[in-house]
Amino acid sequence: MHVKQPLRADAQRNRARILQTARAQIIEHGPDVGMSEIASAAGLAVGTLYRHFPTKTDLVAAVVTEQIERLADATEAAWGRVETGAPASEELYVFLCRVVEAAADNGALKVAAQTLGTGFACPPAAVRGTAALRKIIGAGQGSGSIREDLTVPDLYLLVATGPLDHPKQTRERWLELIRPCLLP
Amino acid sequence: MHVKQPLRADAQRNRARILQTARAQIIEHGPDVGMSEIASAAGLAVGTLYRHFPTKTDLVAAVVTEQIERLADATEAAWGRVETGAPASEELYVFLCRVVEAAADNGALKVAAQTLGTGFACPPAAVRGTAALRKIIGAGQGSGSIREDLTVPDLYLLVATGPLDHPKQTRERWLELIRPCLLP
Amino acid sequence: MHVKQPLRADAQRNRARILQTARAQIIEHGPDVGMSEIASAAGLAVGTLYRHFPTKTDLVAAVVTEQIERLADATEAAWGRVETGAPASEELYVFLCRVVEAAADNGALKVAAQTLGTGFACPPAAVRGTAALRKIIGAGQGSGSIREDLTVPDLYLLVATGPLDHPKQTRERWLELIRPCLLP
Amino acid sequence: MHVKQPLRADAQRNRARILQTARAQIIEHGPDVGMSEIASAAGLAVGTLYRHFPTKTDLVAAVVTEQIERLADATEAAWGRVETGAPASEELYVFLCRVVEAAADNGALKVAAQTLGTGFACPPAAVRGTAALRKIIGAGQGSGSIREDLTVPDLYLLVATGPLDHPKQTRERWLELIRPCLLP
DNA sequence: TATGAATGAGACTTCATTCAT
DNA sequence: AATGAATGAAGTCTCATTCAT
Repeated sequence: MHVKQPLRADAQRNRARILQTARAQIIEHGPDVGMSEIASAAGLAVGTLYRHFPTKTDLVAAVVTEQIERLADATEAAWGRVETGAPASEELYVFLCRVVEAAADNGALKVAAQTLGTGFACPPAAVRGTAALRKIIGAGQGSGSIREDLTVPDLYLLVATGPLDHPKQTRERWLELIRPCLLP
Repeated sequence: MHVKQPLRADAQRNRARILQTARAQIIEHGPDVGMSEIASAAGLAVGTLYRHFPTKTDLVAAVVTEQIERLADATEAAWGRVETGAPASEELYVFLCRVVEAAADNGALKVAAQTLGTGFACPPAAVRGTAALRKIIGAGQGSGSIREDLTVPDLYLLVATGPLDHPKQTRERWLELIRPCLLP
Repeated sequence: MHVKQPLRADAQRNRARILQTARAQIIEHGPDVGMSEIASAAGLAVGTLYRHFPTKTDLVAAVVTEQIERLADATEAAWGRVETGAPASEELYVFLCRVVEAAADNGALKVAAQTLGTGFACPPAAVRGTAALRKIIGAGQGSGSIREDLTVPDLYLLVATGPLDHPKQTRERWLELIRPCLLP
Repeated sequence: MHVKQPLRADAQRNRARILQTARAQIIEHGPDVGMSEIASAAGLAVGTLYRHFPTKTDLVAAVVTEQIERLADATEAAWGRVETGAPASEELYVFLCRVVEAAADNGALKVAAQTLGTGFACPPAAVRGTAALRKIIGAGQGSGSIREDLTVPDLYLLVATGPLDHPKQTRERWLELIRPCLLP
């Protein structure tokens, strides 16, 4: 049997570099960017990518996970504001807006957002965000400012179905349209 | 000038067969099926596909257009019911539900639905549907049962952003969530 | 056994129309123009082309033959002028210039010119031209103004190797360069 | 910036094999051979060809360039002989003869010769040859044995318009015909 | 362990020619 | 005799993945 060994130092460095470069490339060109593109942008060879990530899918998944972490950060910050008195309903809506806007210009976040709606990536990257979101929703429901039956997966679903590929004007109209979904 | 000549009988048969096969293939495998796939499924050679549709894009567009026609039919039927006393708000929602459900199992309709959201494919396939939809919305607004600022493009946007690739349970929840968007 | 029957009237008309259209198309787009292009430009179907010309090659050959006839006309005219006192050497050179210039803008004539050099199309289209050319050359040699060993095939060879696809300036330089080939 | 790294040993072998095979195939079948033809003749997959040459055009260009280098070698050799006393006029003519003869049996050299006439492929493969040629012509003009206004592009034009596709007898006659073009 | 060259199936499209109508 | 729809081989190029070095 094998205990999971800590990666060798240079291997760790490489993994980090791959992830960082892949993120940048996917943000810019979307998840259809070629593996060689990513490799050479990272100053590595494709073989090295494949050593760390057996499949392109795995690499993309890792990048997406990162983005979900970032979302978690944003959510926790929002919850922090709610705890300090900000209105939950407002924070929730603003969160939705920000994610949609950000994802529109960010191919990696776009995939992340869409993945969230799947319920797939929950453990463990989304756990923190989910918890924070649950608290915000709970607070809003407690104060009667958020729809009674709204759940965290509901919100993820809304994020995932946002018109991320449509022009700004369309995105804004969608956010306007969707607003009542959150309210009681 | 060129009067559109009626196609030869066998060519008509083949064109129909191509369209029908392409529809089936696109429904099942999405619009990325290969032309050869479609050709051999239709018992024809690729060249024949290209005789009828100069480009893969054109073939897909034809299939998508068919689907938009079907949508238009459904919409006009709904308007017919509203005219005979059915509640507009209800018909509108049911329409949304049906489209989402149908598109979920139908790669061709899926593309059609998403195309509608673009505003691109309007003429002439979507005109009928748009007109009917406008009447339904107008009726509902007249009777105060539909959100005052709702427009046809709004509805198309909702359709286009429906969770078409998600499991049935998710789709149903989304429809439930979205309901208040239509109401006053 | 079969005596070669005269073509039916409409078949003759069709053959003429095909030839005329093919000529126009080949002049404009070169001999790589598609059969369907020619067919539809002639208001006929490809099948009809193939009835008259078993092969694309045959059709092109027919067009080329026509052009060779035109060349023959030009040559006989030149000989006419020589007979009436024009200097043979000059007429010969001018003939060369004209053919090169004309062929540069005329895909059909271009092929014709190149074919001439082959010795292939001699009978019967080129016979007239060849005779006239022989007389011009003979006259020039008689008066000592044309290279003693120059023959008709030589001239065809020069025509065939003209820089027909090069820019005007290049063609003119080539004509200048080649001039001494004709002189004693 | 990118320093041109030495290719890996096996890649170098393959690149050489591709070039060699492509040359052979182009010599035999002309530049219209399929990439797959070349690939399988080289015992490789098409992808490998495309790794070394991003485009078919690039591969053909590489082969053609090789041929131009060979021409340059021949020209420099000729100039060497002129420097050691050989008559420039003779060397120039022999050069022309050799190129025409060689190109007639060599589809790759044929394209090379025709490319030269375009003035397109000058740098850097043709530079050497051009310089040597200029010296030969200059020498001949100095001694009064070569036409006063003859230039290097003129010679390339003659090479490019040689009857490369005609039978040997024709080519020889053409060379005979053309001889006076070089003389004063 | 890293490299990056090689793989090879598969995508779209064209066009001379055939043959059922 | 004419039509024009159908054929299908051939062509160029891409890219996730494998494996010899």
